Parts: sequence; C-alpha cells; structure tokens
Amino acid sequence: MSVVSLDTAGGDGKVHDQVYDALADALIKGQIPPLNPVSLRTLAANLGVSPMPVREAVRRLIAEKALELQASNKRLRVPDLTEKRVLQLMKAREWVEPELAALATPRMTKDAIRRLRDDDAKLMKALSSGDVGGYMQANQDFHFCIYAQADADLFYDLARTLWLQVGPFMRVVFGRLGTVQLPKDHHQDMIAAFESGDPEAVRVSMQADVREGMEMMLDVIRSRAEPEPKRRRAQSK
Amino acid sequence: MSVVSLDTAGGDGKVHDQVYDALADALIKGQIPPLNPVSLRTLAANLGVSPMPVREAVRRLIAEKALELQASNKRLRVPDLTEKRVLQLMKAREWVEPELAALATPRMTKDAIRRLRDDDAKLMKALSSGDVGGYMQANQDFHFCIYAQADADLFYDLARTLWLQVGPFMRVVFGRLGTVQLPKDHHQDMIAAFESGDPEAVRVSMQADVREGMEMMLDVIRSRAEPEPKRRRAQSK
DNA sequence: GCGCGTATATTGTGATCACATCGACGCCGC
DNA sequence: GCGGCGTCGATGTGATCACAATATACGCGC
Repeated sequence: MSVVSLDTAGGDGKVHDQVYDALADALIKGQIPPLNPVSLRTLAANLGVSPMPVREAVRRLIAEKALELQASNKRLRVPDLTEKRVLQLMKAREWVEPELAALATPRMTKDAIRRLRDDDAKLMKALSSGDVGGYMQANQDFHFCIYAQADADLFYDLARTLWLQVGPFMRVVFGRLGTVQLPKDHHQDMIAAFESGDPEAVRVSMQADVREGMEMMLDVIRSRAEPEPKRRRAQSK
Repeated sequence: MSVVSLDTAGGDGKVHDQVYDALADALIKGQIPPLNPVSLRTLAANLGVSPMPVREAVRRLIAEKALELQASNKRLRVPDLTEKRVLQLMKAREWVEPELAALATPRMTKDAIRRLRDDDAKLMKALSSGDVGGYMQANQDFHFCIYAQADADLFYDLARTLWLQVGPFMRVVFGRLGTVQLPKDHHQDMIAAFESGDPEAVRVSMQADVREGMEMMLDVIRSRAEPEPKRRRAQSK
C-alpha cells in the first residue's frame, strides 16, 4: 500500500487533478522522503489509473519543483535540498508568509480564529504525544487557514509551492531531532495579534515562526554535510 | 504562420521542452494577447509535432499561471489580468527582482556590465524608433542578464514565472500608450550602482524600475474598467 | 428575416501502443 | 571466487485512437 491514494469523492474532478492533489498532499506532509524514486507506471498502478493522468500531475509537480527529473538518469524522484536552496526557500517564505498573514489580519473572522485555536491545540497534543504526522498536519492547517483568509490567490499558491518543496524535508528534520525540542512556536502571539487586529505584530510573529523552523532545517542540512565520512557497506535495515 | 516556432537546433532536447520554450518565449514577449484562445491540436499542427508534447508543455504553463483552463468552458486561453492580480504581481516583482539584483551585485563581471550597456542601447534605439517588439526583447535581456548573475535559481525561476504572467499584458499597455511616453527607466542608475558595487543602490533602482512599469500597467487596467460601456457590433478588423 | 434546434466540428481527457535508453540481474569465462 | 558482458525489465517519451462535452454552423419553421 502506497502513501498516496485518490479522494474517491464523486467522480466530478478531472482525474489528473485528483492525482495531483494526492501526490501534493503526500509531499507536503513529508510522506515521501527526499531522493525517493517515483515512477509513472508504479504510481498509476497504485492509484488504479492509467499512466496518462499521472504524467500530467507529475509534469505540474516538476514545474513547481516538488519533483525532479534527473537529466542523465532520466529517473523521476523527490529533489534533495542543498544549503543554497534552503536559504532561498527561507528568504522566500520569510517574505510571502508574513505578507499573507498581514493581508489576512483585517479579514480574520471569529470563526477562523476559533479554528486557529483548535489547530494549535491539536498541534500541542500531537507534539506531546510525539505524533510527527499529526504535528505536521496541524501546523499546515494552522498556517493555511490564515493564508486562505488573505484573499491573495497568487501569494497563496506561492506559499503552497514553497511548502511543497520543504515538506519532504520536514520529516527528515523530525527524524533527526524528534518532536521533543521543537520550537516554542509563535502561534499564541500570532493569535493574540490577530485578535487585536495588528498586522505588523502578526507579521513579526509569522516571520519568527517561519525563520526558526527553517533555521532548524538549515542546521540539519549543514550537520549532514560531513559527518558521514565513508560508511562503506554499512547500509541500514 | 503562427507566432510560435520550434528551435530546430539539434534534436537533443526533449520535444515538450522545446514546445515549452517556444510558448514561453511567445508569451513573455507579449506575442499572444490575453484572452487569446489556444488549442492543443492547433499548436501541435503549427509546430509540426503530435498533440502529446504540447499537452505537457501546456500543463506546465498552466501550473505557472501563464495559461488557464476555463472551468466551465474547458477551453484553453491566455489569462486576463484583474487589478487585484496586477497588485499581487507588482508586490511580488518588487520583492524578488530587487533581491535578485542585490544578490547579483558582487558577482557582476565586466563582461556582464558590458552586455547591460549593450542591451540598454538597443532598448533606447527601439524606443526611439517605436519598435515595441525590440523594446520588450531588449528590456527582457537587460533584466535577465542581471538575474542570471545572482546564482539563485529559485528566485530566477520565480522572476521568470512573473514575467510570463505580465508579458501578454505589456503589449496591451504599449498598444494603449505607445512607446512614446514610456518611462525614464532606471537602467543608467542601476549600471552605475553595479559598477560601484553598491547592492542597496542597485536594489532601489530596480525597485523603482519595476514599480513604475507595473504602475503603468495598473493604470491601463483601471482605465479599461468602465470606459467601454456597450460598444455593440463594433468589432474591429 | 429572424429565432431556435439539430448536426457537425473541435476541444480537452484518458487509454493503449511503440520505441529508445538505462539499470539490474545473472551467466559465462577466467 | 570474481570480474566483465549480455540479456531482460523498467523507465520516460511520443504517437495514435477513442470518447464525452461543448462551441459553432447550418437549416428548418415561423
């Protein structure tokens, strides 16, 4: 059984869109590790469709850099992240996501804020029980609940694209660090800033939240640069 | 004869990439007006390939929002720009492009700066002779010569995506305003800032350049909102 | 002459087939 | 036992076919 599966909700949407959603969801949740090879036919078989719609979904994900097609190899896989790349992703996230949050501030409804509290509660619970998947899900829900309020589709999609690229690596980060010493996240401050309707306070909270998360990832990237010198014939499993 | 054509340079590259490049080039140069419908089979016929690689290229361009697939209509076309969308594009461009320019500053070679002067000269010439196509080409060359030096592929691609979206509309802008009262562009200031190696000066010049161009586009968008009340049976051509 | 319904053509979508290329496995010879 | 080499399988890519849905054009009836 693969980590990807179709919605199977009413056959209305185009198949390649369902395939895209399934893959994007798996990627953004970190269910597909970096460097993991993916093949059209295998995916198609797992999803019970022909390779055709998978090709279109994959083409779209390649355009968003959520997948890559090795030039020499011509094999399809989840891209690895270099330090240079992470730095760019960090800068980009530090720009769009505070921007989205600031735009959302005057549009935040009582209901949305309630959902925010709810997501944050789920997040804390997952954190204390060591549920990585639950944590990532709750964190994603929290952030995108905000972004959806911003009424800025272009920025929203940009943020989604960025998350698509960092998603696979978040799982790696948690694998190294565990959910124990995670961040004191800034969700509480952010919620308070939303309630007082202060866009600038929201902005700084969001930026701090993004920055700290990405710096954690940066540390992991850097720490894995040298510490595995040779490791001949010492494969795991 | 269509405005799109293949490179026909050695059959090395994948066909769908050539198709993508051809379409992207036509779009970024504004050779395909907004709301212009395109069809897979027509494009395929014009390019002398099967509809298959065209589908992949188009799928990629849809992901980049350079094309859109009308939900109801299910017809493929170049997206129109709303004011809200232009404002987001402006904000995004005002962030990435100065960022790219600042990153490029310490990496600017003598040769690159020479090319910048060359492009700017071509730009001025095209401007005085009213050559819209030449102006857009020279302006594109100028900007992306800078961005290529930044060594920041993620930002570079983001800038490309944004240009892909504004491209079709630039031609519309020129159609309304002509090349006459174009901007005093900030290219000279920018080149000077590059030579003195001042990233902040480069940043402000680039931001001013982008901002003024986009404000021009914004004016056109706003001015076309109401001024054509009915205009029944007054089709051009 | 004009409106409306039908027929035709064209559209995007999905499936299937054909092919060149590359990796992996296994066999043979040393 | 082990290295080189050939075969087989899998991969992405492209072409062609089939199909449902829609826009467009034509013609009939009023």
